[in-house]
Amino acid sequence: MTSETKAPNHDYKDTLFLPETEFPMRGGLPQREPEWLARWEKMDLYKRLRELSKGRQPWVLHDGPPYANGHLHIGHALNKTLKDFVVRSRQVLGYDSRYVPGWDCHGLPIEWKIEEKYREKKLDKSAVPINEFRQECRDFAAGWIDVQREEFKRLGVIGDWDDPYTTMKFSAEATIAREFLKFVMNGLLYRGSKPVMWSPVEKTALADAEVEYHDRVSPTIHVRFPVVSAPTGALSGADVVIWTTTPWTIPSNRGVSYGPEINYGLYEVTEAPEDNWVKVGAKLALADDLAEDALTAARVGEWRRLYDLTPADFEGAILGHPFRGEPWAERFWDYEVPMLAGGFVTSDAGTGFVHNAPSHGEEDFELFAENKMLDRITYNVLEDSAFAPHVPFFAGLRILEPNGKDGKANDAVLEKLAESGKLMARGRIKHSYPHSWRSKAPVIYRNTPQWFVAMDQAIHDATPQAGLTLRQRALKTIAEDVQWTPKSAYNRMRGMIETRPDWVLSRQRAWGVPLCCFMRESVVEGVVKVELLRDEAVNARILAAFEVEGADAWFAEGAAARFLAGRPDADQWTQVVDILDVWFDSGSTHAFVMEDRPDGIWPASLYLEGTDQHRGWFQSSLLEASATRGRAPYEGVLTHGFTLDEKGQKMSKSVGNTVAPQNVIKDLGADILRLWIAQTDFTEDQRIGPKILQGVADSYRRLRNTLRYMLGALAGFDESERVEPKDMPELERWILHRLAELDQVVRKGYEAYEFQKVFAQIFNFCTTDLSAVYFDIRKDALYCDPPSSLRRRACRTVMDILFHRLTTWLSPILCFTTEDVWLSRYPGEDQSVHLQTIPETPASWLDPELAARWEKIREARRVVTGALEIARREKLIGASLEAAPVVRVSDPELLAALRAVDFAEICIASDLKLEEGSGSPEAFSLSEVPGVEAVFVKAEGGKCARCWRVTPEVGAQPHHDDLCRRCDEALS
RNA sequence: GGGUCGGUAGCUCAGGUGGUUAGAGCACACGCCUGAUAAGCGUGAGGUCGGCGGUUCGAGUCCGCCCCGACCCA
Repeated sequence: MTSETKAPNHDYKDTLFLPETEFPMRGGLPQREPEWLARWEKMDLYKRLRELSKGRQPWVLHDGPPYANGHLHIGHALNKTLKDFVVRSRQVLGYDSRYVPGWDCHGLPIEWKIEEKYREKKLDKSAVPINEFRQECRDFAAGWIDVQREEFKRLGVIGDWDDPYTTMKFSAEATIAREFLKFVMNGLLYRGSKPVMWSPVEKTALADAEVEYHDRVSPTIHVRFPVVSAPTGALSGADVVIWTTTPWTIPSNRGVSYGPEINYGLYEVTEAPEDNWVKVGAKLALADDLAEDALTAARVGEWRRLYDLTPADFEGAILGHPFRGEPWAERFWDYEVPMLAGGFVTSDAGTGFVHNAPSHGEEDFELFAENKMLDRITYNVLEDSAFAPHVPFFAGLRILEPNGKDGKANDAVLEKLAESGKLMARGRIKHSYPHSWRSKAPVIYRNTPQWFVAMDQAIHDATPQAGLTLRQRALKTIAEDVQWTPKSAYNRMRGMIETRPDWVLSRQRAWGVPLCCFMRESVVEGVVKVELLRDEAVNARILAAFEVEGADAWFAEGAAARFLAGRPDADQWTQVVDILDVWFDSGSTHAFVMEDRPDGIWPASLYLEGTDQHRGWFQSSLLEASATRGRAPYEGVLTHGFTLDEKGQKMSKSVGNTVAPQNVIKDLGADILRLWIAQTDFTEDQRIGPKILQGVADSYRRLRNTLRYMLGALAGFDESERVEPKDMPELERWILHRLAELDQVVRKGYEAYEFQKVFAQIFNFCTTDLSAVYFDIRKDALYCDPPSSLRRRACRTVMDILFHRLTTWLSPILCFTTEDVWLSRYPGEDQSVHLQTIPETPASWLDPELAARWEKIREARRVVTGALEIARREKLIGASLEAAPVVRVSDPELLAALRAVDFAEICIASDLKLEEGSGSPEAFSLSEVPGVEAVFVKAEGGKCARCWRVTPEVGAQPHHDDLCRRCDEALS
């Protein structure tokens, strides 16, 4: 092809080594990702990795189980993808990084779905044998596990999807039961009671998630509690006034609380209507901020404030119940009503005093628990909200009727309060009030007997933390044994552990693992004592049965007799039929996944969940393991924030600002979703929306094109071309230096879960160093140099090195695209980028001295670029190859550095003159680059038809009169 | 209402222990190239650092209050 033509304007395009690649500019991710998934499935990538990694240091992220109902939302996608980043990055770093996904299967939401089905068919749940019902729940969960498994896999998440863990597997149920029995044996489990949200209409307890708030009009009453005895005497002859919106709780009153920070005074009524409920001369204790409101509401005309009341006046004071001594009251309310300091009391509304019914309010209950007065709990209200038969006068009256309307209880209480002269005022208030989201009827707080785990009782066992209470153990281990990311996660957890109450384990439900123990009640000196059966033989029989039959065994006919077999006192023991809190299930996953499975390690390397799990899984796992094993079941905890919409508001279906991961995958591809996660600071709340995703897709394309160019430049690369770094031009050695630098950033970043930093650094390197500088400069050599050229061979060697670094660095994040890139170069059924680890990077590539010099060279280049830009503006040139500028440099060191390299090539100019000096008024300079100036000069000579450089060489070559010398030789 | 965390260019983010004109990438505008081409290169514009007050010679960086948002709790 060299001889035939010397004609001008000959097209030499065919003689160039242009980039050659099948790798498309656009990813077509939504269509192509499923193909790669099928490929990984076919080659059984996860198992291959396990075999490949045998003997490496194990590193195990323990999966927090999502709940097996409904399709995935963006929160699931964020969580599982972050886990995948962690798992994959540990793998490319050289660990044996295993991942067993799991599901949480028991619990109320599933149970409800099944109940709903029954209601539609007009079936009664209680008419169905419990194990039939449980089977339906089991089937329901299994169905959703299959759906979610496919959705998780579609995100690109790698793991042992063929053998995940579930909390409903028989072996898991057996282990959960085994863990529970440890609490029976170590004495932490006890029976108490606690107020819960209760719907009288449905006769069931409700979880927070099952409650919705609506406005409701409630009666309000001001009630006087006469002082019986007081330590300081300041309250003698006075009444303490309370205010409440639930008159029906007055018969269950057991205390009155005051706020230690609130200012109180004693007020005397000096003028009031003749027929008023409060008479002249009454002395009333009230918060100063609220006294006027309360007295006005009580139609008091005039009053005077006698003196201050302080906490010292209240502490230890005893009041009388408003019904105390009433003739109809049968002495039922003749007990002492203590005054208690309550941190929750405010002076915002009411009187500054709160009446406490520990059976009917959480705060009241906690207050009584703190004061060790839980033996004063009342059981005055029945399931249907009627007063129990033992309550004088009110027995049988209901708070709510079965149709959800108000019952007679409130009015009856008002009437009796008025009769006893203790009612001071009444009114109405419209306020937000909890309702059942099913029946829409109001709910009440009602205490029911429950099983608890004691937080503050010493545990005497064989663990390293023997003798400490559960609370002490948990606080110790989170401080000493666990690495928290971000750091604030520790503070949050500590605060919660310090203040949390005892753990309520029991639920009156059907779908779950039972509290598989036996109890008996006895009355000792009038007090009911509850005793738990502690019999290892019985426990062993229970666990053996669960292992084979699942927890259904507990509910099978004759279960009690079966498990108690051989005990002569078998008939004295009652089988507990409550269901364990599902948090206990998930709190035990470390036992049946990390401990029982051969692919687990204990403690797990990492737990990774949203910040809401401080209250949830992080905590339940911590408490369970601390109580049974004396430490947290994890070495590290990583938390992420929540996903909000583009404006930073929370997503909700009703607002219509949700982003479904399925749609992102369908429209843009899973790698775009993954990239969004990699670009955001996941430790805080993140934002997502169409605009943000578009931005992510844009940066993806930029990166993809850089990778594509690299592939094109590597077409036909042969090992024989390879050049040793010491033989490379400085430009190549500078790239190697940058790679070695980045390698450290990537490795440290992945170790520290800093995906955002890792990706940002790689991305900036690709756009700023590669695309804008290195590739742009080396185009000429790649396209035009002969294959034998050292410059070209060095470039291709660096491209190969880049290929292996960039693909493995990015593979944990862009798991699909990096596979695309890898296979484009290394096709073959057994090939996968995910079988690779990050190649070792020789420390000798680091050359800080050279890097510093190139920092200066690039600054000088910016001055030249600036000068050319002005020439371009003035239409003197278009392409930079039309220029041959003069560059003056005052610093001799820099001048030497520029002379040591091909500075014209670096500036993509056809020629360039370097001179010492500066200060020419006509020259172009930049204030931030002192001592360097450039003068634009148009390149002399003709334009080489092949490489487009402008040089006098053109026209003077032996073979082609339209080529420069280099090109002439290349074609000869 | 309480606890925790956060609010830096249109977007995603950098800005150790307070110190010169607050940075990057993307997006945007304009120009160039047309042998990475639904690409590539260059230049440019764009910010009351949530608001107010304070400490200081000097605050995005420290303190207080407020506003907005999120999670957990009530």
